[in-house]
Amino acid sequence: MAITIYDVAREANVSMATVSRVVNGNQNVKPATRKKVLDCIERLGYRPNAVARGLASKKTTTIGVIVPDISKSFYSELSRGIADVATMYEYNMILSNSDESTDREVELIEDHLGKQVDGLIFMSDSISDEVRAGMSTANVPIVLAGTLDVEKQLATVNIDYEEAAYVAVNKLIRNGHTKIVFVSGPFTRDINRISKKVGYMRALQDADIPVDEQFVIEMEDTYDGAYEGWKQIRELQGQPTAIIAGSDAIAVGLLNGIRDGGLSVPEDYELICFEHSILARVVRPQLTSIVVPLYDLGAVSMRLLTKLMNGEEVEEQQVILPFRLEERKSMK
Amino acid sequence: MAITIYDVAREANVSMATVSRVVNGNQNVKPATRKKVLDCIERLGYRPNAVARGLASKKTTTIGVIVPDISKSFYSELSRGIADVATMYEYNMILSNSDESTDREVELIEDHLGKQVDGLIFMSDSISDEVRAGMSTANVPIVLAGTLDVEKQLATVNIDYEEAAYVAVNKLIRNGHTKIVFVSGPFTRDINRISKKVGYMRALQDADIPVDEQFVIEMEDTYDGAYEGWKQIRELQGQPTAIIAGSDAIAVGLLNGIRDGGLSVPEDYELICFEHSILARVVRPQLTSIVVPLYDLGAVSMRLLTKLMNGEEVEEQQVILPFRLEERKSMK
DNA sequence: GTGAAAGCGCTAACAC
DNA sequence: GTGTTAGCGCTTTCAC
Repeated sequence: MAITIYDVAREANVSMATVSRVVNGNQNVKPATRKKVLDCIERLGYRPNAVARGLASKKTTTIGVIVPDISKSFYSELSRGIADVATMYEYNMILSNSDESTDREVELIEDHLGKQVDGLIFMSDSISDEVRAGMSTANVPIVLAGTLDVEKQLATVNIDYEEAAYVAVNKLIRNGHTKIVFVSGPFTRDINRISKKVGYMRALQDADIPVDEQFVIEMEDTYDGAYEGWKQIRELQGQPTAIIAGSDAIAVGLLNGIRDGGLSVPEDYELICFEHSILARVVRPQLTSIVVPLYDLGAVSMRLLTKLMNGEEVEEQQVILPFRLEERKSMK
Repeated sequence: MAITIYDVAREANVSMATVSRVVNGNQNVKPATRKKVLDCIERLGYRPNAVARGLASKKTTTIGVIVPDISKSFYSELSRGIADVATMYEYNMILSNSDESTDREVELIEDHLGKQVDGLIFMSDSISDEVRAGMSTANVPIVLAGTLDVEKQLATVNIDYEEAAYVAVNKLIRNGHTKIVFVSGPFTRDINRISKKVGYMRALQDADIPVDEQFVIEMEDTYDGAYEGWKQIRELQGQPTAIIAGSDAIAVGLLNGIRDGGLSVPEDYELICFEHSILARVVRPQLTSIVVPLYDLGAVSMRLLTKLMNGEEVEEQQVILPFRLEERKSMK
């Protein structure tokens, strides 16, 4: 049996209320008493039971984080940002993987709420109605990190992906390209379908370049998928000369496909992509990319969540972070 | 105020004990009663409070995971393995980053134990005395994942890194090399100092190749560190012709250093490394490597932890998983 | 400045 | 098969 607050109280000849005050830093304790209690705590090796505390106080100082797959660098970077801010505010984090399954997502939300998390950070490709319904039963705040809410009702933290795509495509256009292929991850991901693709099209339209639907190619967002997927681009009519890739995994897959096929970047194709993880830097040529501030996305999401949990007034629930363009060698 | 078991009991005209039985799948409930209770649960939107349950049952179905840095692929892969098995056994996981700081590690252990985790999985470069002391106060099982215990007292799951290094170096030797450089991550990491380095030396000794201490180079375990660190190797006396790298981040850093310096792999240097993450596959030439089964390391650690938590008899607390050698193009 | 006592929402005997 | 009741280890009034 572990040491309880009661054991400490008996040992120190005070009531458990006083021990509780000492443990919680309440000032209404005579210094001498405080010292006596602290000594007993030390001597007995008392460790407050956070579960009991959680039940009594209705706060667990724990937040939930639901992520598609923590082994993907996109989410592990983001999670690190969340974790650091969580630590700063003395929250622990329960982390779960959903694999993008709606059923699993709903289950996990229910599960985390049952564990009485004080708040929830959720990431996914898209918010299904079921998930939305699950969230609506929550009595704690929820923030979407790096995840769009098409209804714009939930708190979110993102960059302006549409603008980023616009900027990237525009850069290709200014380099003289008119035949620009957009290689996207799955359109089941809102960010791909709603933001990046739209930014791509808008950039073309603003430059009076006709949009060729076959130049929009959807594929799995993985290195291997893109390496294989390269064949689709090679066989495209219309001789494209530039590519914007939805992620650096895709970009690197294409790059290796291009080179293993005897062509080269940026001579035969100029290439620009999103993300700029380590992948974009280890390949030659290094990839010119839109840098998505993943860590910050996480950190700001958690910061927003703390405000919401504290009931603070938040002027804007839809936070947009800046992105930047990192120029390397995959464009001339 | 949330719906409690008591509300459901009143609504269904049964006692809270019966509701508890239904919720917990206890068979001693008449089907009709069960249905009635289930209906009320559904209707009221009752969600069991896991905190209250944890306090009453002294089990939280939550484990703690303490990791140096979740944003490093090594740990995020491993954590995914842990998470999947945890899900299988219906545990949640509280995940925290220690950044290898002993103080932080001790704090986190204390913190997790305070949250009443049912078990703990710990990862670090090395187990300090303070951490060992913190662990000794735990009344729940602890497993070290991908982390050595030099005292061999704690439960651990690893591969035989020494043997792996031996195999790798041996492969270089059989290709005719005698001047083999070992580029290691920090020797503050037990696995580097105690296992890999020893395997390297043993392979040389078994082949009657004299060990040249300057051929053992310690550097930061990062791409950028190794890219810079390449200079040290270039300036080495004795003309080494082969390199074994402690990780693929190091290997890729060296590879790019070598190539940006006008030399090439495997012509000027043959190269072999540990890990084989995506990095090893996107570079050209692809890297021949020892594959460390990170996911499995995590999964098996969690499986072991479940056994320990159940009080099951475990024949061997020091689990060794197999590794394999993946032959690609950085060796002839 | 300190103590007594009533919960927090559940589980787990034990009784019937 | 179901109900009663005593905790689990704290926080939090409310007295004193």
